Amino acid sequence: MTTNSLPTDGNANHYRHLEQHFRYLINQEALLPGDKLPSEREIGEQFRLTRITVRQALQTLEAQGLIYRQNRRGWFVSPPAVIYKPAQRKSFVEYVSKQGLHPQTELISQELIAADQQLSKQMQTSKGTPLLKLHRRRSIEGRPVLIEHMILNVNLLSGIEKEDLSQSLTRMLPRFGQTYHAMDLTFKSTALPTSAATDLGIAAGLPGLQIERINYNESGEIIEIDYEYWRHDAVIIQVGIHGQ
Amino acid sequence: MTTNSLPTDGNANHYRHLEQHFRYLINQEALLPGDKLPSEREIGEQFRLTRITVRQALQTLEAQGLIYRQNRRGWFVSPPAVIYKPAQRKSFVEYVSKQGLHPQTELISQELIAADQQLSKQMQTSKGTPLLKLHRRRSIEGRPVLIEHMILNVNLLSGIEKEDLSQSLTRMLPRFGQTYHAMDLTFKSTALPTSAATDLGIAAGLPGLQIERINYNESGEIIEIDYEYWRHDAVIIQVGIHGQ
DNA sequence: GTTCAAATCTGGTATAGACCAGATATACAA
DNA sequence: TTGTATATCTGGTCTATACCAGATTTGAAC
Repeated sequence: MTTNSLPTDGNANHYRHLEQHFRYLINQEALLPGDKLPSEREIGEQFRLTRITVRQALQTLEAQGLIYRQNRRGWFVSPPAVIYKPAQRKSFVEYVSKQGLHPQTELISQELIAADQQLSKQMQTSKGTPLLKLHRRRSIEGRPVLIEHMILNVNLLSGIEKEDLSQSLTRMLPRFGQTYHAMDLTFKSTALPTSAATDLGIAAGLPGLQIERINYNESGEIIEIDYEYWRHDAVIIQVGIHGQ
Repeated sequence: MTTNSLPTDGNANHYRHLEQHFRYLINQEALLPGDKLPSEREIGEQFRLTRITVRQALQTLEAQGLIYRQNRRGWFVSPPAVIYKPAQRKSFVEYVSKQGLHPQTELISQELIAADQQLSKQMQTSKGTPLLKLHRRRSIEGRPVLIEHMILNVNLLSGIEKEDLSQSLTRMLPRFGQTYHAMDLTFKSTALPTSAATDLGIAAGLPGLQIERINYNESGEIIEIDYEYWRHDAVIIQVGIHGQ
Protein backbone atom coordinates (compact mmCIF):
# COMPACT_ATOMS: atom_id res chain seq x y z
CA MET A 1 0.00 0.00 0.00
CA THR A 2 1.25 3.48 -0.76
CA THR A 3 1.23 6.19 1.80
CA ASN A 4 0.60 9.69 0.54
CA SER A 5 0.48 11.48 3.89
CA LEU A 6 3.08 13.43 5.71
CA PRO A 7 4.30 12.07 9.04
CA THR A 8 1.42 12.32 11.48
CA ASP A 9 3.32 13.26 14.59
CA GLY A 10 0.43 11.70 16.38
CA ASN A 11 1.20 12.58 19.95
CA ALA A 12 2.73 16.01 19.92
CA ASN A 13 -0.15 17.73 21.67
CA HIS A 14 -0.20 20.52 19.12
CA TYR A 15 -3.66 21.45 20.20
CA ARG A 16 -2.47 22.13 23.73
CA HIS A 17 -0.05 24.67 22.33
CA LEU A 18 -2.83 26.36 20.42
CA GLU A 19 -4.90 26.31 23.59
CA GLN A 20 -2.08 28.03 25.49
CA HIS A 21 -1.71 30.59 22.73
CA PHE A 22 -5.30 31.78 22.92
CA ARG A 23 -5.44 31.52 26.68
CA TYR A 24 -2.46 33.86 26.76
CA LEU A 25 -4.04 36.35 24.37
CA ILE A 26 -7.22 36.40 26.41
CA ASN A 27 -5.40 36.78 29.73
CA GLN A 28 -3.31 39.62 28.31
CA GLU A 29 -6.52 41.22 27.07
CA ALA A 30 -5.18 41.22 23.53
CA LEU A 31 -8.54 39.55 22.88
CA LEU A 32 -11.49 41.07 24.70
CA PRO A 33 -14.89 39.59 25.57
CA GLY A 34 -17.03 39.54 22.45
CA ASP A 35 -14.09 39.66 20.05
CA LYS A 36 -14.16 37.28 17.15
CA LEU A 37 -11.33 34.78 16.75
CA PRO A 38 -9.86 34.12 13.30
CA SER A 39 -11.70 31.39 11.41
CA GLU A 40 -10.73 27.76 11.95
CA ARG A 41 -9.14 27.68 8.51
CA GLU A 42 -7.07 30.80 9.13
CA ILE A 43 -5.81 29.48 12.47
CA GLY A 44 -4.93 26.22 10.78
CA GLU A 45 -2.86 27.97 8.13
CA GLN A 46 -1.10 30.15 10.66
CA PHE A 47 -0.11 27.25 12.89
CA ARG A 48 0.18 24.66 10.10
CA LEU A 49 -2.44 22.43 11.70
CA THR A 50 -5.47 20.67 10.30
CA ARG A 51 -8.91 22.00 11.04
CA ILE A 52 -9.65 18.92 13.14
CA THR A 53 -6.75 19.73 15.43
CA VAL A 54 -7.71 23.38 15.57
CA ARG A 55 -11.30 22.48 16.44
CA GLN A 56 -10.12 20.23 19.23
CA ALA A 57 -8.16 23.09 20.76
CA LEU A 58 -11.10 25.46 20.39
CA GLN A 59 -13.46 22.93 21.93
CA THR A 60 -11.17 22.56 24.93
CA LEU A 61 -11.16 26.32 25.41
CA GLU A 62 -14.93 26.25 25.05
CA ALA A 63 -15.21 23.61 27.80
CA GLN A 64 -13.14 25.91 29.99
CA GLY A 65 -15.54 28.75 29.33
CA LEU A 66 -12.98 31.03 27.69
CA ILE A 67 -14.56 31.13 24.25
CA TYR A 68 -17.89 30.21 22.68
CA ARG A 69 -19.23 29.71 19.20
CA GLN A 70 -22.18 30.88 17.24
CA ASN A 71 -23.52 28.48 14.67
CA ARG A 72 -21.70 29.11 11.39
CA ARG A 73 -20.74 32.62 12.48
CA GLY A 74 -17.48 31.99 14.27
CA TRP A 75 -15.77 31.75 17.64
CA PHE A 76 -15.87 34.58 20.19
CA VAL A 77 -14.29 35.42 23.52
CA SER A 78 -16.68 34.79 26.42
CA PRO A 79 -17.85 37.60 28.70
CA PRO A 80 -17.25 36.93 32.41
CA ALA A 81 -19.73 34.63 34.15
CA VAL A 82 -22.48 36.27 36.17
CA ILE A 83 -22.86 35.34 39.83
CA TYR A 84 -26.33 34.14 40.76
CA LYS A 85 -27.34 34.05 44.42
CA PRO A 86 -30.82 32.51 44.53
CA ALA A 87 -31.30 33.38 48.20
CA GLN A 88 -31.26 37.09 47.42
CA ARG A 89 -34.42 36.76 45.34
CA LYS A 90 -33.21 39.40 42.95
CA SER A 91 -34.48 39.49 39.41
CA PHE A 92 -32.24 38.52 36.51
CA VAL A 93 -32.17 42.11 35.31
CA GLU A 94 -31.19 43.29 38.76
CA TYR A 95 -28.34 40.95 39.56
CA VAL A 96 -26.85 41.14 36.08
CA SER A 97 -26.95 44.96 36.02
CA LYS A 98 -25.41 45.15 39.49
CA GLN A 99 -22.42 43.28 38.13
CA GLY A 100 -21.93 45.85 35.43
CA LEU A 101 -23.28 43.72 32.62
CA HIS A 102 -26.19 44.34 30.28
CA PRO A 103 -29.16 41.95 30.49
CA GLN A 104 -31.89 41.45 27.92
CA THR A 105 -35.02 39.31 27.91
CA GLU A 106 -37.03 38.15 24.90
CA LEU A 107 -40.38 36.45 25.08
CA ILE A 108 -40.31 33.57 22.62
CA SER A 109 -43.81 32.28 23.26
CA GLN A 110 -46.64 32.32 25.76
CA GLU A 111 -49.62 30.04 26.05
CA LEU A 112 -52.60 29.93 28.37
CA ILE A 113 -53.63 26.35 29.13
CA ALA A 114 -55.62 24.30 31.62
CA ALA A 115 -53.77 21.92 33.93
CA ASP A 116 -54.00 18.30 32.83
CA GLN A 117 -53.37 15.32 35.08
CA GLN A 118 -49.60 15.60 35.03
CA LEU A 119 -49.33 19.38 35.27
CA SER A 120 -51.81 19.64 38.12
CA LYS A 121 -49.75 17.16 40.08
CA GLN A 122 -46.55 19.03 39.33
CA MET A 123 -48.08 22.37 40.30
CA GLN A 124 -49.87 20.88 43.33
CA THR A 125 -53.15 22.31 42.16
CA SER A 126 -56.44 20.91 40.88
CA LYS A 127 -57.07 19.69 37.36
CA GLY A 128 -58.28 22.45 35.05
CA THR A 129 -56.45 25.24 36.87
CA PRO A 130 -55.47 27.92 34.34
CA LEU A 131 -51.74 27.93 33.75
CA LEU A 132 -49.50 30.22 31.77
CA LYS A 133 -46.61 28.67 29.90
CA LEU A 134 -43.78 31.05 29.16
CA HIS A 135 -40.76 30.50 27.00
CA ARG A 136 -38.11 33.18 27.22
CA ARG A 137 -34.54 33.79 26.18
CA ARG A 138 -32.19 35.90 28.25
CA SER A 139 -28.94 37.43 27.11
CA ILE A 140 -25.96 39.13 28.70
CA GLU A 141 -23.85 41.55 26.68
CA GLY A 142 -25.85 40.51 23.64
CA ARG A 143 -25.00 36.83 24.04
CA PRO A 144 -27.91 34.46 24.69
CA VAL A 145 -27.06 32.67 27.92
CA LEU A 146 -30.21 31.05 29.16
CA ILE A 147 -33.48 29.57 28.00
CA GLU A 148 -36.40 29.59 30.41
CA HIS A 149 -39.51 27.47 30.41
CA MET A 150 -41.93 28.62 33.08
CA ILE A 151 -45.31 27.44 34.24
CA LEU A 152 -47.32 29.94 36.29
CA ASN A 153 -50.45 29.35 38.32
CA VAL A 154 -52.82 31.98 36.90
CA ASN A 155 -55.27 31.49 39.78
CA LEU A 156 -52.70 33.20 41.97
CA LEU A 157 -51.83 35.78 39.31
CA SER A 158 -55.08 36.46 37.52
CA GLY A 159 -54.69 38.68 34.48
CA ILE A 160 -50.94 38.25 34.27
CA GLU A 161 -51.21 36.99 30.71
CA LYS A 162 -52.08 40.53 29.63
CA GLU A 163 -48.85 41.98 31.00
CA ASP A 164 -45.63 42.53 29.09
CA LEU A 165 -44.03 39.19 29.87
CA SER A 166 -40.58 40.09 28.66
CA GLN A 167 -40.37 42.13 31.86
CA SER A 168 -39.18 40.84 35.22
CA LEU A 169 -41.73 38.60 36.93
CA THR A 170 -40.08 39.11 40.28
CA ARG A 171 -40.97 42.78 40.10
CA MET A 172 -44.46 42.12 38.78
CA LEU A 173 -45.56 39.72 41.50
CA PRO A 174 -46.20 42.22 44.32
CA ARG A 175 -48.90 43.82 42.14
CA PHE A 176 -50.71 40.48 42.25
CA GLY A 177 -50.31 40.21 46.01
CA GLN A 178 -47.66 37.51 45.76
CA THR A 179 -44.00 37.26 46.69
CA TYR A 180 -41.47 34.49 46.39
CA HIS A 181 -41.17 33.03 49.85
CA ALA A 182 -39.43 29.68 49.59
CA MET A 183 -37.89 27.87 46.68
CA ASP A 184 -36.58 24.43 45.89
CA LEU A 185 -33.61 24.36 43.57
CA THR A 186 -32.11 21.50 41.61
CA PHE A 187 -28.86 21.89 39.69
CA LYS A 188 -27.56 19.46 37.14
CA SER A 189 -24.72 19.67 34.69
CA THR A 190 -25.97 18.12 31.47
CA ALA A 191 -25.94 18.42 27.71
CA LEU A 192 -28.29 21.06 26.40
CA PRO A 193 -31.39 19.57 24.80
CA THR A 194 -31.63 20.23 21.08
CA SER A 195 -34.38 22.81 21.43
CA ALA A 196 -32.53 24.83 24.07
CA ALA A 197 -29.32 24.67 22.06
CA THR A 198 -31.13 25.92 18.98
CA ASP A 199 -32.68 28.78 20.92
CA LEU A 200 -29.25 29.72 22.23
CA GLY A 201 -27.85 29.57 18.72
CA ILE A 202 -25.28 26.91 19.53
CA ALA A 203 -24.64 23.31 18.55
CA ALA A 204 -26.73 20.70 20.33
CA GLY A 205 -25.06 18.40 22.80
CA LEU A 206 -22.76 20.97 24.33
CA PRO A 207 -22.50 20.93 28.09
CA GLY A 208 -24.86 23.18 29.96
CA LEU A 209 -26.29 23.77 33.39
CA GLN A 210 -29.89 22.87 34.09
CA ILE A 211 -31.67 24.59 36.96
CA GLU A 212 -35.12 23.63 38.14
CA ARG A 213 -36.73 26.09 40.50
CA ILE A 214 -40.04 25.72 42.32
CA ASN A 215 -41.27 29.00 43.80
CA TYR A 216 -43.68 29.02 46.74
CA ASN A 217 -45.65 31.91 48.23
CA GLU A 218 -46.17 32.54 51.96
CA SER A 219 -49.02 30.01 52.06
CA GLY A 220 -46.82 27.30 50.58
CA GLU A 221 -48.66 27.31 47.26
CA ILE A 222 -46.63 26.94 44.09
CA ILE A 223 -46.62 30.24 42.24
CA GLU A 224 -44.39 29.11 39.45
CA ILE A 225 -42.07 26.36 38.27
CA ASP A 226 -39.09 27.40 36.24
CA TYR A 227 -36.78 25.28 34.10
CA GLU A 228 -33.65 27.08 33.07
CA TYR A 229 -30.97 25.93 30.65
CA TRP A 230 -27.82 27.97 31.00
CA ARG A 231 -24.69 28.07 28.88
CA HIS A 232 -22.25 26.29 31.16
CA ASP A 233 -19.79 29.19 31.12
CA ALA A 234 -22.25 31.99 31.83
CA VAL A 235 -23.09 31.52 35.49
CA ILE A 236 -21.66 30.82 38.92
CA ILE A 237 -24.10 29.89 41.67
CA GLN A 238 -23.66 30.84 45.31
CA VAL A 239 -25.80 29.55 48.13
CA GLY A 240 -25.48 29.93 51.87
CA ILE A 241 -26.87 27.31 54.22
CA HIS A 242 -27.52 28.32 57.79
CA GLY A 243 -29.03 26.99 61.00
CA GLN A 244 -30.07 23.41 61.53
CA MET B 1 -6.13 17.28 -8.66
CA THR B 2 -7.10 13.67 -8.22
CA THR B 3 -9.58 12.61 -5.64
CA ASN B 4 -9.07 9.24 -4.04
CA SER B 5 -11.80 9.42 -1.42
CA LEU B 6 -15.29 8.09 -1.43
CA PRO B 7 -18.09 10.65 -1.36
CA THR B 8 -18.03 12.25 2.05
CA ASP B 9 -21.75 12.56 2.63
CA GLY B 10 -20.79 15.49 4.78
CA ASN B 11 -24.10 16.34 6.35
CA ALA B 12 -25.90 13.11 6.93
CA ASN B 13 -25.77 13.26 10.72
CA HIS B 14 -24.56 9.69 10.94
CA TYR B 15 -23.29 10.30 14.40
CA ARG B 16 -26.77 11.25 15.57
CA HIS B 17 -27.95 7.82 14.44
CA LEU B 18 -25.18 6.16 16.37
CA GLU B 19 -26.08 8.30 19.35
CA GLN B 20 -29.72 7.16 19.11
CA HIS B 21 -28.60 3.55 18.79
CA PHE B 22 -26.69 3.53 22.05
CA ARG B 23 -29.24 5.68 23.83
CA TYR B 24 -31.83 3.06 22.92
CA LEU B 25 -29.68 0.16 24.14
CA ILE B 26 -29.08 1.94 27.44
CA ASN B 27 -32.75 2.84 27.92
CA GLN B 28 -33.79 -0.74 27.15
CA GLU B 29 -31.20 -1.92 29.67
CA ALA B 30 -29.52 -4.01 27.01
CA LEU B 31 -26.48 -2.14 28.27
CA LEU B 32 -26.23 -1.76 32.03
CA PRO B 33 -24.28 0.72 34.14
CA GLY B 34 -20.63 -0.26 34.16
CA ASP B 35 -20.85 -2.31 30.93
CA LYS B 36 -18.12 -1.75 28.40
CA LEU B 37 -19.05 -0.59 24.92
CA PRO B 38 -17.37 -2.13 21.88
CA SER B 39 -14.15 -0.36 20.93
CA GLU B 40 -14.29 2.68 18.68
CA ARG B 41 -12.81 0.62 15.84
CA GLU B 42 -15.37 -2.15 16.22
CA ILE B 43 -18.26 0.31 16.26
CA GLY B 44 -16.82 1.99 13.19
CA GLU B 45 -16.69 -1.31 11.30
CA GLN B 46 -20.19 -2.30 12.34
CA PHE B 47 -21.75 0.99 11.25
CA ARG B 48 -19.29 1.68 8.41
CA LEU B 49 -18.21 4.97 9.93
CA THR B 50 -14.79 6.47 10.57
CA ARG B 51 -13.40 6.56 14.03
CA ILE B 52 -13.67 10.34 14.07
CA THR B 53 -17.39 10.14 13.48
CA VAL B 54 -17.77 7.40 16.06
CA ARG B 55 -15.84 9.45 18.59
CA GLN B 56 -18.07 12.44 17.96
CA ALA B 57 -21.15 10.35 18.73
CA LEU B 58 -19.55 8.92 21.86
CA GLN B 59 -18.50 12.37 23.02
CA THR B 60 -22.05 13.63 22.62
CA LEU B 61 -23.33 10.75 24.74
CA GLU B 62 -20.62 11.55 27.23
CA ALA B 63 -21.78 15.18 27.43
CA GLN B 64 -25.26 13.87 28.14
CA GLY B 65 -23.92 11.76 30.97
CA LEU B 66 -24.94 8.43 29.49
CA ILE B 67 -21.46 7.01 29.03
CA TYR B 68 -17.97 7.80 30.21
CA ARG B 69 -14.47 6.79 29.26
CA GLN B 70 -11.42 5.54 31.02
CA ASN B 71 -8.11 6.54 29.56
CA ARG B 72 -7.09 3.91 27.00
CA ARG B 73 -9.37 1.33 28.60
CA GLY B 74 -12.60 1.99 26.77
CA TRP B 75 -16.09 3.46 27.03
CA PHE B 76 -18.53 2.43 29.75
CA VAL B 77 -22.17 3.01 30.63
CA SER B 78 -22.56 5.58 33.42
CA PRO B 79 -24.11 4.67 36.76
CA PRO B 80 -27.02 6.93 37.77
CA ALA B 81 -26.13 10.32 39.24
CA VAL B 82 -26.20 10.65 43.00
CA ILE B 83 -28.37 13.35 44.56
CA TYR B 84 -26.50 15.64 46.92
CA LYS B 85 -28.48 17.82 49.34
CA PRO B 86 -25.94 19.98 51.14
CA ALA B 87 -28.51 21.21 53.68
CA GLN B 88 -28.86 17.73 55.15
CA ARG B 89 -25.21 17.75 56.22
CA LYS B 90 -24.92 14.04 55.55
CA SER B 91 -21.56 12.53 54.82
CA PHE B 92 -20.68 11.35 51.32
CA VAL B 93 -20.72 7.74 52.49
CA GLU B 94 -24.14 8.24 54.05
CA TYR B 95 -26.00 9.87 51.18
CA VAL B 96 -24.49 7.62 48.55
CA SER B 97 -25.32 4.45 50.50
CA LYS B 98 -28.86 5.65 51.16
CA GLN B 99 -29.35 5.78 47.40
CA GLY B 100 -28.36 2.17 47.04
CA LEU B 101 -24.92 2.88 45.61
CA HIS B 102 -21.51 1.92 46.91
CA PRO B 103 -19.15 4.72 47.95
CA GLN B 104 -15.41 4.54 48.42
CA THR B 105 -12.85 7.06 49.62
CA GLU B 106 -9.10 7.03 49.05
CA LEU B 107 -6.64 9.35 50.70
CA ILE B 108 -4.19 10.49 48.03
CA SER B 109 -2.08 12.74 50.21
CA GLN B 110 -2.08 14.64 53.48
CA GLU B 111 0.20 17.40 54.64
CA LEU B 112 0.47 19.39 57.84
CA ILE B 113 1.46 23.00 57.17
CA ALA B 114 1.45 26.42 58.77
CA ALA B 115 -0.85 29.10 57.37
CA ASP B 116 0.98 31.63 55.21
CA GLN B 117 -0.35 35.09 54.34
CA GLN B 118 -2.82 33.88 51.72
CA LEU B 119 -4.07 30.80 53.54
CA SER B 120 -4.58 32.61 56.81
CA LYS B 121 -6.74 35.14 55.03
CA GLN B 122 -8.71 32.42 53.30
CA MET B 123 -9.24 30.50 56.53
CA GLN B 124 -9.89 33.69 58.52
CA THR B 125 -7.28 32.74 61.04
CA SER B 126 -3.90 34.04 62.12
CA LYS B 127 -0.65 33.46 60.28
CA GLY B 128 1.13 30.32 61.42
CA THR B 129 -2.04 28.45 62.36
CA PRO B 130 -1.49 24.73 61.79
CA LEU B 131 -3.50 23.52 58.81
CA LEU B 132 -4.06 20.08 57.37
CA LYS B 133 -4.21 19.75 53.60
CA LEU B 134 -6.07 16.70 52.40
CA HIS B 135 -6.33 15.33 48.91
CA ARG B 136 -8.87 12.58 48.45
CA ARG B 137 -10.57 10.68 45.67
CA ARG B 138 -14.09 9.38 46.03
CA SER B 139 -15.75 6.74 43.90
CA ILE B 140 -19.24 5.40 43.37
CA GLU B 141 -19.73 1.86 42.10
CA GLY B 142 -15.99 1.68 41.56
CA ARG B 143 -15.96 4.74 39.30
CA PRO B 144 -13.94 7.73 40.51
CA VAL B 145 -16.38 10.63 40.55
CA LEU B 146 -14.84 13.37 42.60
CA ILE B 147 -11.52 14.82 43.68
CA GLU B 148 -11.40 16.71 46.94
CA HIS B 149 -8.87 19.25 48.13
CA MET B 150 -9.52 20.22 51.73
CA ILE B 151 -7.88 22.60 54.13
CA LEU B 152 -8.67 22.04 57.82
CA ASN B 153 -7.97 24.29 60.77
CA VAL B 154 -6.05 21.98 63.11
CA ASN B 155 -6.42 24.42 66.02
CA LEU B 156 -10.09 23.47 66.06
CA LEU B 157 -9.37 19.78 65.46
CA SER B 158 -6.13 19.10 67.28
CA GLY B 159 -4.73 15.66 66.65
CA ILE B 160 -6.90 14.99 63.63
CA GLU B 161 -3.84 14.33 61.48
CA LYS B 162 -3.35 11.06 63.37
CA GLU B 163 -6.80 9.75 62.41
CA ASP B 164 -7.63 7.55 59.44
CA LEU B 165 -8.41 10.33 57.01
CA SER B 166 -9.99 8.14 54.37
CA GLN B 167 -12.93 8.00 56.77
CA SER B 168 -15.82 10.44 56.87
CA LEU B 169 -14.84 13.78 58.41
CA THR B 170 -18.46 14.63 59.08
CA ARG B 171 -18.66 11.70 61.48
CA MET B 172 -15.29 12.45 63.01
CA LEU B 173 -15.96 16.08 63.92
CA PRO B 174 -18.18 15.56 66.98
CA ARG B 175 -15.26 13.80 68.69
CA PHE B 176 -13.36 17.07 68.37
CA GLY B 177 -16.27 19.06 69.76
CA GLN B 178 -17.12 20.54 66.36
CA THR B 179 -20.12 20.32 64.06
CA TYR B 180 -20.87 21.85 60.70
CA HIS B 181 -23.22 24.71 61.41
CA ALA B 182 -23.34 26.96 58.36
CA MET B 183 -21.78 26.64 54.95
CA ASP B 184 -21.22 28.78 51.90
CA LEU B 185 -21.45 26.95 48.61
CA THR B 186 -20.30 27.99 45.17
CA PHE B 187 -21.10 25.91 42.08
CA LYS B 188 -19.50 26.35 38.73
CA SER B 189 -19.63 24.25 35.62
CA THR B 190 -16.13 24.22 34.19
CA ALA B 191 -13.50 22.08 32.54
CA LEU B 192 -11.68 19.80 34.91
CA PRO B 193 -8.15 21.01 35.65
CA THR B 194 -5.48 18.66 34.34
CA SER B 195 -4.55 17.36 37.79
CA ALA B 196 -8.15 16.54 38.71
CA ALA B 197 -8.75 14.88 35.36
CA THR B 198 -5.65 12.75 35.81
CA ASP B 199 -6.74 11.72 39.30
CA LEU B 200 -10.14 10.76 37.93
CA GLY B 201 -8.46 8.81 35.15
CA ILE B 202 -10.08 10.78 32.36
CA ALA B 203 -8.90 13.13 29.63
CA ALA B 204 -8.21 16.70 30.67
CA GLY B 205 -10.52 19.45 29.54
CA LEU B 206 -13.75 17.49 29.90
CA PRO B 207 -16.62 19.37 31.48
CA GLY B 208 -16.99 19.00 35.20
CA LEU B 209 -18.67 20.58 38.17
CA GLN B 210 -16.63 22.55 40.65
CA ILE B 211 -17.97 23.00 44.17
CA GLU B 212 -16.35 25.21 46.74
CA ARG B 213 -17.61 24.75 50.27
CA ILE B 214 -16.70 26.78 53.34
CA ASN B 215 -17.79 25.09 56.57
CA TYR B 216 -18.37 27.12 59.73
CA ASN B 217 -18.87 25.94 63.31
CA GLU B 218 -21.39 27.40 65.78
CA SER B 219 -19.00 30.25 66.63
CA GLY B 220 -18.70 31.22 62.98
CA GLU B 221 -15.10 30.02 62.72
CA ILE B 222 -14.02 28.23 59.56
CA ILE B 223 -13.49 24.57 60.32
CA GLU B 224 -12.64 23.58 56.80
CA ILE B 225 -12.62 24.71 53.18
CA ASP B 226 -13.34 22.11 50.58
CA TYR B 227 -12.76 22.24 46.83
CA GLU B 228 -14.49 19.46 44.96
CA TYR B 229 -14.19 18.56 41.29
CA TRP B 230 -16.99 16.26 40.21
CA ARG B 231 -17.49 14.35 37.00
CA HIS B 232 -20.29 16.37 35.46
CA ASP B 233 -22.56 13.34 35.10
CA ALA B 234 -22.17 11.98 38.62
CA VAL B 235 -24.15 14.41 40.74
CA ILE B 236 -27.39 16.35 41.01
CA ILE B 237 -27.57 19.09 43.62
CA GLN B 238 -30.71 20.02 45.52
CA VAL B 239 -31.06 23.02 47.77
CA GLY B 240 -34.09 24.50 49.50
CA ILE B 241 -34.21 28.19 50.32
CA HIS B 242 -36.61 29.31 53.01
CA GLY B 243 -37.61 32.41 54.95
CA GLN B 244 -36.47 35.90 54.17
C1' DG C 1 -30.87 54.48 -1.64
C1' DT C 2 -33.32 49.88 -1.56
C1' DT C 3 -34.07 45.16 -2.81
C1' DC C 4 -32.81 40.80 -3.73
C1' DA C 5 -30.18 37.13 -5.83
C1' DA C 6 -25.63 35.25 -6.16
C1' DA C 7 -21.02 34.57 -4.46
C1' DT C 8 -18.33 33.83 -0.44
C1' DC C 9 -17.21 32.70 4.20
C1' DT C 10 -17.81 29.88 8.38
C1' DG C 11 -18.56 26.17 11.12
C1' DG C 12 -20.76 21.14 10.93
C1' DT C 13 -20.16 16.59 9.37
C1' DA C 14 -17.69 13.03 7.06
C1' DT C 15 -13.99 9.69 4.72
C1' DA C 16 -9.24 7.46 4.83
C1' DG C 17 -5.20 6.54 6.95
C1' DA C 18 -1.32 6.95 10.50
C1' DC C 19 1.62 6.84 14.81
C1' DC C 20 1.82 7.05 19.89
C1' DA C 21 1.41 5.69 24.89
C1' DG C 22 -0.78 3.42 28.34
C1' DA C 23 -3.59 -0.69 29.73
C1' DT C 24 -4.24 -5.52 29.23
C1' DA C 25 -3.64 -10.22 27.96
C1' DT C 26 -0.46 -13.82 26.69
C1' DA C 27 3.24 -16.80 26.70
C1' DC C 28 7.32 -18.23 28.47
C1' DA C 29 10.90 -18.81 31.94
C1' DA C 30 12.25 -19.51 36.71
C1' DT D 1 2.93 -20.98 40.95
C1' DT D 2 4.92 -16.64 40.09
C1' DG D 3 7.17 -13.22 37.75
C1' DT D 4 8.34 -10.90 33.68
C1' DA D 5 8.99 -9.67 28.92
C1' DT D 6 6.23 -9.18 24.84
C1' DA D 7 2.53 -8.76 21.74
C1' DT D 8 -1.89 -6.75 21.29
C1' DC D 9 -5.71 -3.75 22.08
C1' DT D 10 -7.64 0.81 23.08
C1' DG D 11 -8.20 5.43 23.15
C1' DG D 12 -5.45 10.04 22.13
C1' DT D 13 -3.61 12.89 18.67
C1' DC D 14 -2.72 14.15 13.93
C1' DT D 15 -2.51 14.90 8.47
C1' DA D 16 -5.14 15.58 4.21
C1' DT D 17 -9.31 16.32 1.91
C1' DA D 18 -14.29 16.97 0.83
C1' DC D 19 -19.19 18.41 0.74
C1' DC D 20 -23.06 20.68 3.16
C1' DA D 21 -26.05 24.42 5.13
C1' DG D 22 -26.60 28.56 7.23
C1' DA D 23 -24.78 33.47 7.84
C1' DT D 24 -22.77 37.31 5.70
C1' DT D 25 -21.21 40.11 2.10
C1' DT D 26 -21.26 41.67 -2.54
C1' DG D 27 -23.03 43.49 -6.54
C1' DA D 28 -26.29 44.33 -9.86
C1' DA D 29 -30.92 45.81 -10.93
C1' DC D 30 -34.39 48.90 -9.84
